[in-house]
Amino acid sequence: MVPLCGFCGKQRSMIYCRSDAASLCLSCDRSVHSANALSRRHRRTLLCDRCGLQPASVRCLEDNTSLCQNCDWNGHDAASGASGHKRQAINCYSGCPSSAELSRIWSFIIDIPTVAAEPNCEDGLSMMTIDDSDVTNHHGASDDKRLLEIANTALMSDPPSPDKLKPLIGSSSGDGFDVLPLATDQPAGPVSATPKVPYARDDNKFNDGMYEDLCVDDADLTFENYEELFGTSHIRIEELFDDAGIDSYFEMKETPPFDFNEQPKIVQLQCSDVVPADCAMSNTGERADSSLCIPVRQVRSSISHPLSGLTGESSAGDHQDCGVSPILLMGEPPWYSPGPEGSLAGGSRDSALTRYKEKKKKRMFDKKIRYASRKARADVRKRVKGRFIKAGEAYDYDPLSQTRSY
DNA sequence: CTGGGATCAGCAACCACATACATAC
DNA sequence: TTGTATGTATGTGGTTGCTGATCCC
Repeated sequence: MVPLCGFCGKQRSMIYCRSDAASLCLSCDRSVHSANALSRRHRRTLLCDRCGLQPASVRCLEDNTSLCQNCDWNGHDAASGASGHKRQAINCYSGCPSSAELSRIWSFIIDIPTVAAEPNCEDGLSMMTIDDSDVTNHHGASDDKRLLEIANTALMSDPPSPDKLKPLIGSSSGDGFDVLPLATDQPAGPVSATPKVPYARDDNKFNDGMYEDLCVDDADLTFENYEELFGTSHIRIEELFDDAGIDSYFEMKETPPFDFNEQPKIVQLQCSDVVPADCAMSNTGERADSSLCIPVRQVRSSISHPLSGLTGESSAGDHQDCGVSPILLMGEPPWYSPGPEGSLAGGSRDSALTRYKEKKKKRMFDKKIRYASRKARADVRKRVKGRFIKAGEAYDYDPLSQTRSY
C-alpha cells in the first residue's frame, strides 16, 4: 500500500519530517516548510520504502530501497541472506529545495516528481550553506541565508574521497578536516558512526589560528544527524539506559558489547576531547574559552562527517536536545556488534534485540506532538521557574540562549 | 518486628499565548 | 450554502512541589 501524504492525502508521501512527525509528498513538504523560518528549519529525510512510517536512514543499493533502521535490521539480518547488501546512509535536509535539487542530493532516487517552486521560498541550492567561510558562524542575521541545509550521503561500502565530499557537505574544518571512511564491506546491522580509522589530531592546526573564528557554540554538532543516520532518536537511546540500563539489553556484565580492549585509544581520545567541551584546557593550562574549543568541534565533525550533513545550524538547544552521553556517541551504538566474532553470543544479541524491539514498540504509544507549531513556540519561549512568562517580562530561562534577563 | 527519618521516582500543576475549533450572524 | 467575525478550548515545555515507595537505622 502506497503511503499517502499526511497533508494533502492525495500524493504519495516521500518525505518524513521528524519535527512534524508527518510524512509528506514533495509538493506539500515544500509548501508546508516554506511557511516560516521555523518550519524551514525542520529537518526532513526520505520515508522508509518498506514500512512507509519511519524516516529512512539507509539506502540499500542492492534493493534500491530506502529503509528505516527497523526495516534495515529486518531486511538485512543474517537470516535474510541480504546481509552483504551495500547500503548508503541517508541524511536529512532542511529548507525548501526544488525537486531538481533533491535529485542532486539524493542521486539514487530517480523518480523525484517535479515540484513547482513556492513563491515565498527562495530557491534552494543557492542558499545552501556549503561555503567554507559560512561554517564559522551561522547565528544572527545570516540565518536567512542558511535556509537550506543539505546533508550528504555517504556510501558505506565505498567511502567517498574527501574531494568528493567537499562540495556537498562544505568544509566543516577546512583543510584540517579528516574524512573518516567507514570500514568497507559494511556488515548487516546498524550503521556505525564510529570512525574506523583513528582520529589523527593535528595540534598545529589548532595553534596556527586557522580555527580562531570557530566556536563550539557555533558548530553544528549534528547529533540530530546521529539520529537521522541511525533512525534512533535520543529518546530511544535514553531508553536504552533506563530501567535496568543498557545491561538489560545486552547483559553487559556478562558479555560487554563493546570490546574496549579493541579500540581503547580511539574511544579514550575522543572522549577526552569531547566531554570537557567547556573545561578543556588550553595549551597554557588555562581554562579554555570558546575559541579554544576547536578540538571538540574537530573531533565531533570527524565523527559525524562521513555520514552527516554539517548544517552549521547549531544551537544550545541542539546540544541539549541530544541528551546522549558523549561516550555513547563516540562509541558504537549500543546495539552494535563488533563483528562476526563479536563478544556477544548470538543468543544474547537476539534476546537483546527482541527486548529492544519490544520496548521500541511500546514507545510508539508515547506522547505524540499534535501541533508542531506549538511545540516550536514552546521550545523558544522564555520562562521563570519553568513557567511561561508574558512577553517582555524578566525571565530566568531562555531556551535559545540559556541566559537570564536579570 | 515496628516506627521514624531520609531519599528517590513519578506525576500533576503552573504559566502565556498562538492556534484549532465552535458558534453566531 | 458560504463567508466572516467572535469567543472558547487546547496544547506546548521546564520547573516546582506533592505523594507514595523504598531503604536504613
